[in-house]
Amino acid sequence: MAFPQLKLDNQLCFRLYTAARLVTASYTPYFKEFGITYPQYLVLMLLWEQDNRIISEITERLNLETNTVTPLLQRMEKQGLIVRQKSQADSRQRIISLTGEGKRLEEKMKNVPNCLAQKIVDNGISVDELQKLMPILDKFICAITNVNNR
Amino acid sequence: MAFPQLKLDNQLCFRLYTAARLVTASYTPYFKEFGITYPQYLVLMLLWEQDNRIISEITERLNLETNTVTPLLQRMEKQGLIVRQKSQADSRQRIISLTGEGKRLEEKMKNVPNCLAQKIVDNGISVDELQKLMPILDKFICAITNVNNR
DNA sequence: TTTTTATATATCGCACACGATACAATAAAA
DNA sequence: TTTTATTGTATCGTGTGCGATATATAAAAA
Repeated sequence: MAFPQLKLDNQLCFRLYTAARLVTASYTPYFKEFGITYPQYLVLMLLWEQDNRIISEITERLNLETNTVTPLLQRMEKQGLIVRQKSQADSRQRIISLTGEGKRLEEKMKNVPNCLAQKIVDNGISVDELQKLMPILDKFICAITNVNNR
Repeated sequence: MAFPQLKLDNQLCFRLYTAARLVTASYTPYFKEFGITYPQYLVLMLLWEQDNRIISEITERLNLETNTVTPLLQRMEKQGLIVRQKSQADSRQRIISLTGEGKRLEEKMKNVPNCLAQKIVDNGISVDELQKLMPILDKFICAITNVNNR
């Protein structure tokens, strides 16, 4: 092997790419019942935390651009999960609000994260190791964000 | 907050999703020079490791389905990075091989991973912490794979 | 040998991601 | 107050990911 740093197995990035795809896939069967996707679930979580947000709050919290979020919200509105109203104060802004249906999903989905976490632990990784992952990933995300912004 | 497990900040999955997107984004400026994308880079790495592979080897190593990989390879062929030839032995199979152009990229890109790693470390995460991430992610991927396959 | 089953890859449709650009409304400057 | 710059969101084009299905070839069974 000429350049070991070009070997797939040596790369952290490939692990992140794979882990992210697989964990999203493991959520999918739970979402299917409610007809939503993983990014839509992220938006719902934000709105359950606090309703009636403007789009820029959502893009910032999710680290996504408007060219991803706007169509995502349009689909969610069409599905009856949210409404997108122009702001009175500043008509450039859109206020995103949960519908009754969107609100009801919170109660229905409350067990999904713990249920999935339990399954993962049952398949050979300890809670301790999962806990360790979180702060390192936070630091990693922070460092990468700095790299990307200069 | 009714259900803390539904809070974005408490979720490992969201961190993985974000970390994967951001690290791919940090690769992009390097790729732009060569006109490739991150998944295309993954395929190239596999072929630099060993050339003339059948598609199923690629889908297995990348944990992707043929409905992702086939169009990816078709685009790469159109760009002149690889060729897709039918196998003599079993004409269902396609042999994927690097072109001269595809081969030359290895030498040109050999410094990219280390260069990026250095930048990340310079922005506030230690090599030690990066090292710790790899084996835990391996275990995580293994566990999630088991979850998804039953 | 004909039929059935399995394997390897391809196609289709839809939902993201994201670079690039457009547009409308507000804020700031002249 | 008119002009200019900024902000918030939307649109467009391309490349993934992935569920579902199709197709062609090979292997196994009848």
